Amino acid sequence: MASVFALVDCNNFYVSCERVFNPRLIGKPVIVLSNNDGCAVARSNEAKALGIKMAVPLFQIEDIVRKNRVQVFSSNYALYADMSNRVMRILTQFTPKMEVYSIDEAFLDLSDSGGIDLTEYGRKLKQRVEKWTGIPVSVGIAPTKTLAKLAGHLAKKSEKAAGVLNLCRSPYQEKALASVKVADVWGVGRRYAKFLTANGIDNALQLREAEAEFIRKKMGINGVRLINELKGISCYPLENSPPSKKSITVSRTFRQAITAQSELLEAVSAYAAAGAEKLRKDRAVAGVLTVYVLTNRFSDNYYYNSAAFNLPVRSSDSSELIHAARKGLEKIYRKDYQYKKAGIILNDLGPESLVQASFLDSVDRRRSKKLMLTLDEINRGMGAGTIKYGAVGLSRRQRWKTSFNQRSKAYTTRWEQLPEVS
DNA sequence: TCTGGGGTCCTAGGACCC
DNA sequence: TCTGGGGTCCTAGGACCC
Repeated sequence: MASVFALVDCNNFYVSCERVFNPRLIGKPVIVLSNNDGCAVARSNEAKALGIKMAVPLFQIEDIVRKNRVQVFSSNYALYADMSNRVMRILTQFTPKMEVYSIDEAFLDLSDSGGIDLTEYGRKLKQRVEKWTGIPVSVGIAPTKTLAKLAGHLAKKSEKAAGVLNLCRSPYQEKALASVKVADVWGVGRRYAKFLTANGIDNALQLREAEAEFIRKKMGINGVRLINELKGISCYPLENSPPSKKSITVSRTFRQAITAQSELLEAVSAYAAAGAEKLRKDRAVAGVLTVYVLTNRFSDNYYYNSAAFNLPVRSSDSSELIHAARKGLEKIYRKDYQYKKAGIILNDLGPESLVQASFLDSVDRRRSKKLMLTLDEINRGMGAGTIKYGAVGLSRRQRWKTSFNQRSKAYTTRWEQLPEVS
């Protein structure tokens, strides 16, 4: 039985979310920025047409923004997550065999859908999502995930496709592949694109026909899989229930550079507390906490360092993780540097249910668990950040805090549920 | 002056063992 | 100059994704 995948991809997702609640933005150039209003991470088609590239810093495009009255928004993650859930819920009505691939993309497995007209099916799906959520989507249909991504890419660009392209048994498949630059193939990043074009491989068709051993030497086993996927041999099955996470990271770039250890301690305490919250949400515990700091990566005198802290017993207790982060920071802190970013990484994750009781354990696990449950309940009910740890600090104008100066309203949530660290 | 955040996988090389 | 041959495990770094 030949496999069939559909990729459903929300167009310019963050921008589209803003437009749903602010229709006067339709037809105008719009961008959405990363944290601290740093880079453009989503652009409307009009903004792309002005030459605004993905992830370009705002300060480099100020002229374009001013001259063309580009509408600029800070990220509003609470809104985007909510809209994403709405889209995904609609897709599950079509088939339960769905993989949520990212906040704005999902794969559907349509292998056993009988003799239906797949293009027609894709159109129906597109129409329903747009009608019910206001978010425009593109649909690519093909025998492998890589080809489905490629079809989706073309569906967006082609007038004729009108947002839906089916490459299964298509007589145009070779032509389609030839029209896609190798850099736009899923799995080919900047480095590989440079290598491939330097070797005369400029488009997806040429990559498909390339010699596997040559590709393997440079790109490893994934390069070989990539070629097979382009040939229509499926190497990446649908991940129906994604495996549990192997790590959790919480990191932020600071609004302003920091030199004082006391301020860094507040920042990493906040990140550790946020990491602990994520763990509890996943019903998981971590065995290792790594804390890291760095200075401006674009300047000389760059400093980066990290320290790992092994917890005696795997844990998701906020105060324990905060303690580990602070210990780690004290090891790597050096005076007189202008710190721009810090973060914590939680590793060696396991299910909360498997925590072993230990005689050496200095923490009363039952008491800790009860306290964490209460804390999470209050913050869920009354808004994130209602209860915080003292280590995070109390001042309103902390220099490490992320800023969002052009954020839209919380249209879809009851409270102003926009945590400082989320 | 101003440059995001959160993940995964693979590979090479070193440590260590028999 | 010659100076075993494997295996396994771990880690750092590099590449990719959105």
